[in-house]
Amino acid sequence: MSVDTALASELRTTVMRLARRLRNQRSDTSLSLTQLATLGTLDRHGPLTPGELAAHERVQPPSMTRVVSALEAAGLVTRTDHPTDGRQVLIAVSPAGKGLLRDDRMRRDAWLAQRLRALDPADLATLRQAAAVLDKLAGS
Amino acid sequence: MSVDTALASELRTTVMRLARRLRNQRSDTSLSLTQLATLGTLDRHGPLTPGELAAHERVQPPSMTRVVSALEAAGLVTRTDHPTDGRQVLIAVSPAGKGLLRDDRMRRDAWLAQRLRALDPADLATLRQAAAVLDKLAGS
DNA sequence: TATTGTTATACTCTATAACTATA
DNA sequence: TATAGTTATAGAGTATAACAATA
Repeated sequence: MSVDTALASELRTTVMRLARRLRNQRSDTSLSLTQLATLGTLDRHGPLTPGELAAHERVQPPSMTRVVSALEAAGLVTRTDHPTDGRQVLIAVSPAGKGLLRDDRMRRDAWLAQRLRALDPADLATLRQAAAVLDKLAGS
Repeated sequence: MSVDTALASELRTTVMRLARRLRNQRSDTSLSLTQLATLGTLDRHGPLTPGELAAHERVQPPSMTRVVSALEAAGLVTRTDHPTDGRQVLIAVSPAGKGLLRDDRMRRDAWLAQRLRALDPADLATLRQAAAVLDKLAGS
């Protein structure tokens, strides 16, 4: 087994375990993971059509119809007609949606920040360097 | 925002993204995530009863009954009577189940190892140090 | 009577197929 | 005729409630 493979194995186990812990810190359990992810995508990309959202979340259009309906009923997104194409609609995050996302992120970051405080300065420095490398690893 | 909170936010995003990529490298799509996780738990802990498995996977007993039935039908686990308590049964990973888990891990590690090869030596050194720190972060 | 596991049934989420409205 | 979105319907997966067997 090459050195890279050993490192890959260790990283994989650790990253998956950490991700599971982070996921369980979800603040609002009334939203499904897909609904939460859709809300986050809208927040990052700005208004999108249901079709674009479905492609982004790797979900079929009818499923996205239901996700958007649920988010709209909860007042977390708004729906407006497309300016030039009457077939399309644009979905955008409402102020309430932004608030929910902010609460959710704060809660998860707080959990992680608390655990970071238990580390010594050398470990923290290592993590600061590693964050950029991990980003390369995950990207594209 | 304290320095720790900024780092927490960056790490959270990166770790979740990497985890999503790793999860999608799942080799056998015929098994659900719960089924795969249950198989992994049995492999790590040794034989367990359905009740213990349900508690471990945070699933209700009837759901675990179905998971175990599916795994048994696929030949991935075996079911034996408990030696002293006639109510209980013990579920264990079969050789075929161990093979599937090995294939699955190899595939995911291979994907990650391939991406690791694209990094320069300094980045690799950083990751090697960070792996241990991330482990502390995820642990317990 | 308490506990372990299973069966019966219902709900949520997502999928495919068919339909409506607009380009 | 093609495209965007929705409605109709079906299939996983998991939950609660009721049941059977054993301690």
